[in-house]
Amino acid sequence: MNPASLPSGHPLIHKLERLVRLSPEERRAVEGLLFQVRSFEPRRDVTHDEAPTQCCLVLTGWLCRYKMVDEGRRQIMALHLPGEIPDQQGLYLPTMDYSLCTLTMSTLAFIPHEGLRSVLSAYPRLGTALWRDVLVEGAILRQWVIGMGQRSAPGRIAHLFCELYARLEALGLAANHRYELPCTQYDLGDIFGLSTVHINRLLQDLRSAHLIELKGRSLALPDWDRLVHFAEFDPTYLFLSFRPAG
Amino acid sequence: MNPASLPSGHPLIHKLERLVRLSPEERRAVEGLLFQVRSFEPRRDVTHDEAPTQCCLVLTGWLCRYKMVDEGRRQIMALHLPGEIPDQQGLYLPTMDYSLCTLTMSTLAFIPHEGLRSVLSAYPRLGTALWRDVLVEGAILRQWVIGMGQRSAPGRIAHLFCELYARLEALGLAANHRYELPCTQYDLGDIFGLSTVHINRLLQDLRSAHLIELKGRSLALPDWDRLVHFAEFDPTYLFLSFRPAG
DNA sequence: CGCCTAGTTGACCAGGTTCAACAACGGTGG
DNA sequence: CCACCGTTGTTGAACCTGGTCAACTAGGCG
Repeated sequence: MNPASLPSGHPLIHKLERLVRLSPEERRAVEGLLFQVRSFEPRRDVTHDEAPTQCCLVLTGWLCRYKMVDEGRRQIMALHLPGEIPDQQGLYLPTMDYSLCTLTMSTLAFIPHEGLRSVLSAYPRLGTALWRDVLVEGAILRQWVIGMGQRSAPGRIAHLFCELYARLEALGLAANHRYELPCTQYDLGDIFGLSTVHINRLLQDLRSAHLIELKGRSLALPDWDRLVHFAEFDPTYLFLSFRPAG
Repeated sequence: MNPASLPSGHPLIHKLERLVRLSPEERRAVEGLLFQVRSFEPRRDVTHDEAPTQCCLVLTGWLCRYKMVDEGRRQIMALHLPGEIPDQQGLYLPTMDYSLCTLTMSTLAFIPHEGLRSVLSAYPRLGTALWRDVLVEGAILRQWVIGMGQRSAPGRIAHLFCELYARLEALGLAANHRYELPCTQYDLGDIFGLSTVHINRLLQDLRSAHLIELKGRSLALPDWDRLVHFAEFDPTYLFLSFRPAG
């Protein structure tokens, strides 16, 4: 998708409107924020200075947050979909302790910290909205930990597939229990801390149990209820239906 | 420790003062917040309603945040030390997706959401300070994920022991590379997703490598540098030395 | 003393890794 | 159009980490 086809207005408005009802004054303040839209090829690092000076808002595409350890080992800690701000941490902490990488072609809006910080402190309700985002991200991360600690490997994969479907559906980016999964088996290995060989065999098991259909990048979940049950997936932690009053 | 021996004034003041410089006005607002101090025996659940109406601030003792899965399996997702607010999520999300349990005798201050929310929206700087806490907690959780995904089991344990020492030392609760670790081997198993049998053998390995001395509840780290190197521990993610200007 | 909890040990088994080879696919250049 | 190449996915076999079960030990406490 190219930037020209994106909705007009400040991209942050669209995000915030899903979280709170904006007053005209708040809206004007956000509209006044600088931003710059840039496109990225798949599998490109979204480079950061040591001390970042802007936030990035995902407009289209998937990003992953990862950290390299030792030589060559990579742990992916989050998958970021449109509407998320993967580096929000930089607004209030001095350094980033991880890297960002695109999985697909992506368009990102970069918003300088300075302006954003002053709007957020002038309109605390907006800060609250973004705060909620960070809390949900934490909840997703905790599920990740629960999966790594307690779930069987196939259960973990199934759980992630459920989670991603729920998040995409809430964004209007997936329907009918199918979506494009831009991860390679290597990526999945780096998400779960498993080898690609094992991922491959696990996917085959899930396929032959008719819990998933995965061909190339296209994933279908033909028996959603059974998959949800198998994964013990309970979407409460995603707080998708939450719309605050006011 | 009994509540009478705690420092006087509103307990939240002490926490915030470590994070930001409070104006007299801000200080007065926080002093005006209601709170109630309660003591808990070790290994007691700090019960929550489905929809919590207050936050809990740890004054003394250790808490853990956990979630039960299946029958009997427990995953611990965080250890909380004095000064932390384990259920801050409840301030801005409608339900808690985990439970809290004391590890030691603890004293907790409960602060009603309503008052806290209004103080935070009137003084956004205070909200920013607490926000930063949530971000650090997220960074700790990400390290947890990195450990589970990429580190060897002994490396994971060593990393946790380093992290806890760094956090305790920053609070003035540990020195000389030793501290009281209130976790049983069962607890450690539930932290790392390993069986107690395996934890036991790993601790023995660490002991015989002279990386740790652990007897009863008392843990010493006799060769800190070697342990740090072994664990690949880099405390940056804890943001311990960060003191904002103003 | 007896009981309970926490820690320790051994034997066996399952899940996951590693290494190595190969297959399928898409893109590129001749 | 085909040959070539790199990336991704697939398979087999040997090996190792960590789980399970079961028994036993060491302390703490009434």
